[in-house]
Amino acid sequence: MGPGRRDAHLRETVLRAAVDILEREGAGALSMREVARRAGVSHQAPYHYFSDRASILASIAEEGFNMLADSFHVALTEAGDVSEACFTAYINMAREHPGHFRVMFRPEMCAIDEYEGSRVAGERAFGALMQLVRRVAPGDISQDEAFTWAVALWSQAHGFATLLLDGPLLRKLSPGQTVESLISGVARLSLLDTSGMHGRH
Amino acid sequence: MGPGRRDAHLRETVLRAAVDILEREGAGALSMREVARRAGVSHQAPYHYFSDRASILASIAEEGFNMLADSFHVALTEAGDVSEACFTAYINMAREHPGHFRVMFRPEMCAIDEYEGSRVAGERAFGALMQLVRRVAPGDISQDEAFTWAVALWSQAHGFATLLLDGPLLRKLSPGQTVESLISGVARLSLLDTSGMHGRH
DNA sequence: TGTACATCAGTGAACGCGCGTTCACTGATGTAC
DNA sequence: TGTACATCAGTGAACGCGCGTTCACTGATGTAC
Repeated sequence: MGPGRRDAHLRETVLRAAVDILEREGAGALSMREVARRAGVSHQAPYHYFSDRASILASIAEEGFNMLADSFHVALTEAGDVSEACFTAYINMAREHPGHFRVMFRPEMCAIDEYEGSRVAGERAFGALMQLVRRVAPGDISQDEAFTWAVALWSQAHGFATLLLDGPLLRKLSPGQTVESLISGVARLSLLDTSGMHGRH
Repeated sequence: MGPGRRDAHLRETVLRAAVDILEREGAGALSMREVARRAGVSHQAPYHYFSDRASILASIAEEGFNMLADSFHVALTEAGDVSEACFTAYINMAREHPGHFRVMFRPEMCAIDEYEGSRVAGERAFGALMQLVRRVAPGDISQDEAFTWAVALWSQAHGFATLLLDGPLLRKLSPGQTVESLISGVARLSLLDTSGMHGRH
């Protein structure tokens, strides 16, 4: 590969290399030079597409939020319990794309809000969650109540996904238990009891 | 301060400096040299107490798990809803000691299990959670069911605490809503419906 | 159609910085005799 | 009680490394005339 204008998908190659680093070694190992090394280019090449490390991470977060929003929209159209489908979608997203998932929720890695793309994608995913709440909850709740409701659902899925990825759960599994059985068990327990919702206010 | 044997609480000073860095700048800014600088000693001094960065973080995680276990034990003796008390204890711990909290659940920061002290403290905190489950749940559930139950409770509190610390929630609060009102709202929604527990299996 | 110039997508050498780590040293305290 | 030695808790200079960043350069492509 010589210099000059080429296929110009180096941007994509850099992003794949960065995700690979995030999944294998973690964010600490992700530097502009390391990313360039894995992409097979000079250490200066990535600067043509990304001003710094944070903007690479922001692009990955954007991808992640869009994947999550897409999964939510699919879950919303499915038959059966939509809130369980969304819970499962969230957990699957975290397990299948751990590199993306971590970047999405770690402000010290990259300030998502400072990048138009990742901020908008994040709002898109949260919008899908609010749609779910409006679907599941009684129609006459206030905006603040719907928000609280959404946060509760989000917390459940997010906490479980985080604990699953970061490891403390897996080490505590008894020999007979599989990850899948734990996931479905928690999914069943975690669903809010919508019938009792008003009684709790 | 000259050389020689002194009060020998440099270990403590180093830990306080490290927590201070974690809370202000985050883990990325925590190096052995930075910690020494803040503690007001030579860059070699901390090595007398900590072999490396990871062992400082493990000590902080140990402190954190012990604080959490202590809070749980207090919550368990309180009158009223013990599971709500534990949820609140978890959130308070995270808000009051964000530096400790983050270290406790980030394997890429420090492998907790490789340090006797932090591993034991972590098990102590989880033990308190299992005690809570045994108190709240019907007496005839299996060990695996109790574990699933504990993970569900843990996920709720952990997810909310994480989202609260890492920021995405606060930016979405409507002007009229306070953090405290959101916390109590979610706490109420997140409590599992113990009466329906068996019906869900 | 040819020429001249701008731009784009890189390369590769060089720099200063903070880091972890090694090493020789210092001076106060504890201990054996 | 005095002396000799070990240990403990540091200091401070020196090193090599990977990093971000600056800079001069290269060669293919696009565009004006």
